[in-house]
Amino acid sequence: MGLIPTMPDHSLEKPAHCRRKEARPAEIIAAALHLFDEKGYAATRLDDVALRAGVSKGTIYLYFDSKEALFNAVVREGLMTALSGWEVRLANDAGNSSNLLGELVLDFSRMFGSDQAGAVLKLALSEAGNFPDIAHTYHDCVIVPGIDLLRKVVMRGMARREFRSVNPEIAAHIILAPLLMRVIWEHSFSCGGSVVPTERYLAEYLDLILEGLQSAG
Amino acid sequence: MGLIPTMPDHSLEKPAHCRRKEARPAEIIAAALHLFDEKGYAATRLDDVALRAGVSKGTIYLYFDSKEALFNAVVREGLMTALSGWEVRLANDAGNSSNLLGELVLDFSRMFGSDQAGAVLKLALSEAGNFPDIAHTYHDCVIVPGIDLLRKVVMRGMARREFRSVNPEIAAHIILAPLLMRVIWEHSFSCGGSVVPTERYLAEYLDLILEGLQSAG
DNA sequence: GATTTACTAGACTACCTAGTCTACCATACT
DNA sequence: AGTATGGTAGACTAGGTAGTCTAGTAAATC
Repeated sequence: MGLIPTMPDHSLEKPAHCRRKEARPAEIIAAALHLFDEKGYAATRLDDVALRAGVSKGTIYLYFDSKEALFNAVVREGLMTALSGWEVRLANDAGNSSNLLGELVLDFSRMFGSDQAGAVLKLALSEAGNFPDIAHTYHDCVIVPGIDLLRKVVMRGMARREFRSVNPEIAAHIILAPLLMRVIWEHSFSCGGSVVPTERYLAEYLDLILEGLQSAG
Repeated sequence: MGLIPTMPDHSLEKPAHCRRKEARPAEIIAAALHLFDEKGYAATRLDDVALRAGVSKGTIYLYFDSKEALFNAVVREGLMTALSGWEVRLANDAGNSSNLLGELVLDFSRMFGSDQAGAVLKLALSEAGNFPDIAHTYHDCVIVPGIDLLRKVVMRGMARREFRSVNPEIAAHIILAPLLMRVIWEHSFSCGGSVVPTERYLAEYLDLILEGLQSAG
């Protein structure tokens, strides 16, 4: 057990024994995410996760130490830093701030529109009481950078006199809220069908926000 | 058992045997709400609810048939219809729509600021997957009327040329979102202390929204 | 093609919690 | 004060799930 395999030999780059299914952990995480999102952490049975992932419960423990470890993996997987490109863009882009804000909002929407990021948001909020560390991490890695980006765009707009004078921090919160709320919505009351389509919602939303921000003129 | 007590006699208004502690059910519900909110339905132990309510587990079953029945009671208790007065007010009030919207928003904020309504909102959202009926009820009894009220104020403002032309339904959603989001926030990431105080938040928020809605001029 | 070995499945255990049951207690009426 | 009666507590049971263990399986090398 754990001994050196007989003659590793010419194994320069290829390990002698490579795992057959590299995809397994990701599949398990995806299944877990779906169920955690739907039923919550405590109400999700590992057997069901296994079933949905097409493996058996024992296999889960091959890759994850415990249910909690799996949960951690699920959330950390979903902590996308996909918006990192925006920092440089903000520094270089010469276009007008309304468009910039519009595109940023669209990017947020796309990001949270993906099943994963949306589900993780709902999870982080729902389970914050039971997993304060995770809530903290999520807050620091997703919410804070998101707010930051929005605030910077607002400040840029103010500096260029494209936006009137508002409190950028609060404005950022208020701009973000409808986006997050919509995501939470879809992960809670999703069954109801009479939802306004995303595109129209975003357009109206941007219109409302921008008219509020733009300098009169 | 269940027989008529010996000689009800002069019991005209006072029942012969009144329960000593009318307050118990409410105390249990309050304790349950707190824990459900904090830990979620599945992770909340009835023993803990009993402990917090200052009773023992057996007593809970005196008043509620099951954990789920208790959960139902908790949510239904929190389905406040406190905003019913607004319908008449909307019909009669002659004041300007911006102020009206401001007061309505303030009322929402006060309502959700009470521990109970805020916790129930979070509960309804978090547990929607496990209790679709409750989610539905909450949606129909709280969200829909709330959106309706907002939409009516927006439409009133548009009719009176105080607001520019927007989609009232979507506007209502967008107006409501930051309010709800803030509530959810406080019930999830509440530990962090650097939150903007409610009053300033509301003021900035109203300013932003109203500037977006008001006709130029 | 045989052998080794990483990997998988599903039965098994230990623990935890919803819900029950019975002996006990405090109040209200006489 | 005594008694009847509804209310209370905490041990108990049953059921279900996280986590373990062992026998089996399919890939990789020789």
